[in-house]
Amino acid sequence: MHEESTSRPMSVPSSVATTTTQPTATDHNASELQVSFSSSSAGSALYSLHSESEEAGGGGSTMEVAAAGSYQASPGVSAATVAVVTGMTGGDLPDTKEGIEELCPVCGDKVSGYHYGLLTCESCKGFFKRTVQNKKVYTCVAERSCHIDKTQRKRCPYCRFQKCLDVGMKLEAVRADRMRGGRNKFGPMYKRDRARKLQMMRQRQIAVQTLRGSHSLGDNVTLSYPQAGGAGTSPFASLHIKQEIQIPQVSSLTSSPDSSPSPIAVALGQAGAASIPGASSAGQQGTLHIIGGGTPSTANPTVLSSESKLWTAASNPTTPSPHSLSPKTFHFDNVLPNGGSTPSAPSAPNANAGGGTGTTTTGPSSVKYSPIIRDFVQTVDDREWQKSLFELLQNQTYNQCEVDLFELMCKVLDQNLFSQVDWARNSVFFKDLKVDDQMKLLQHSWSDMLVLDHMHQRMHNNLPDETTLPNGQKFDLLCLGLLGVPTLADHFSDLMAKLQDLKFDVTDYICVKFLLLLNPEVRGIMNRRHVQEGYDQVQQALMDYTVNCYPQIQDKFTKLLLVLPEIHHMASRGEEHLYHKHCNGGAPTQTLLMEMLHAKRK
DNA sequence: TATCAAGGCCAG
DNA sequence: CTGGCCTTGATA
Repeated sequence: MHEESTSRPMSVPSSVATTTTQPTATDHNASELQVSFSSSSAGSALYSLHSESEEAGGGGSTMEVAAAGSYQASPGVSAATVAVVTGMTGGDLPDTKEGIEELCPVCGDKVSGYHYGLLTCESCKGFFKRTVQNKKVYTCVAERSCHIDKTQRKRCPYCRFQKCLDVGMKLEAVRADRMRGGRNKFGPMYKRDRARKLQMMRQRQIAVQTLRGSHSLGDNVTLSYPQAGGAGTSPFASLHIKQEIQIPQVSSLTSSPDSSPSPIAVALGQAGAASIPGASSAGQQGTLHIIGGGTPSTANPTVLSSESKLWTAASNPTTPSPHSLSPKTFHFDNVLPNGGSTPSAPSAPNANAGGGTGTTTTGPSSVKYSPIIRDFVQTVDDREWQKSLFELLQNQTYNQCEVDLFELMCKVLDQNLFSQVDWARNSVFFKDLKVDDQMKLLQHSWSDMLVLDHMHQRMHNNLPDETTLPNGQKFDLLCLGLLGVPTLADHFSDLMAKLQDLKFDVTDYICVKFLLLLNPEVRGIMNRRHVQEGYDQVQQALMDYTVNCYPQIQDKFTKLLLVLPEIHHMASRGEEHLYHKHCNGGAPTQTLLMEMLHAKRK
């Protein structure tokens, strides 16, 4: 394991210096949009975006544009400036330069580029690097809520670092091996972020011009001004969902809300808000913690790594049937930094995580899969799912003594939702649809799919009921499947048992997921025929599969179909619950999750 | 080959 | 310890 390189410990912090451990880093990928930085004498960073991808504009379809105030350009940037800078028609200032003024979300200083996950200034980059590399642990002499700005950032490193994490700087981007140069896995995320910013600038430009009565843009641009009703209703409403669908694709991992702050969050951060909502620092107390400290006894003191095996190790090999919902704990221990063993499910038909009755998870080997089934199964990427869950839980609790578990749950759900969207928009049938149709389908099925996914993780990957977070808190993983409604546990359990009896396998899972997604009954679908075709094909494929592979299970196909409404019922109750929580201010705002909840109620 | 994000260096 | 500037090196 990467026990930290031995190279130069650098100066040992004099004051505070306990040790924390941190994850390793990885490499890969790069961005395509070029951003060249030139710092103007005025003291503000100017980015020139040579946009090579025009898709950001989301061409043509009706857009809902936020009313002023949602995306705040930096103070000092007038609407006129924005209109100019965003570049008229896509192209055309002599150098195709489009400027975006950005401030460091941590301290408000000028940004020098993407660092550890987002645009930050040079000093916060350096500070973050030193902190993580040298495993610093700071303490706050005040209330752990010190204001961090350019002039005061040196005062409280504890709060500064906390803010770094809060705004989304990535621990994993600091390389354990200190290798220089190259690219890392965040490259695509940066690209995506740039595209998103660009898109927002354009939308803002459209808004500005339209508001001024400029008719030069033509097209069917509609402005809508959502009511401010409801706590934290995002003025972006479906815009954000739409963006998720439209923005150039990268891996699902990098699409998590935490990998890339939502446009809303970014905008708020720039507007000078103290911090990003949802990343509460309130209620946290106690002293600093050490990552990995949650598992004091188990084996070696380990370094957290995103390559960790997750729950597979925690499950008892003789685990009873997966649906037994036995209280297990999966720890953030065991680590294999550079690709040691990977988590269970390789996403293929044998994605059976061992353990229990799962042996039949994939159907008999002798059977040939129809091409469509094979393609489906290939879209299952449990490793990504596990990895991002792991990273999110780790990041959210790094250096935190106590976190709000409901809030954390929402964040995890939100992240799952992002990967859901990512998965969907790359999948057959769905990807051929217009964005508006895609949105409708997703809005209708997201919660069902979340529930289904959770069942899949439990059944095929031995996801346990709960886990111990790096800060020692117990996190109830089951609540993810229940969408936060504890009273649904029995229902959930029953459903799991039913599926278990049906020898529900990974192939069944992915087919059912498609059936949930490609629901031709959803109202307002333009291209219903295509959806129906997809649905029918999946249904046919599933039927063939169950008949061929599970002849011994009577009516497996029909019984599977009967499970769908049950899942939907559960999911609806979950939505209700989350919505109410949200309305009462109990859930993080500005999330895709909340947008979805609102979208359905419009 | 140019880019650009990551690590390194070192004056203050 | 901080932060501005420099070096590196995988990628597009």
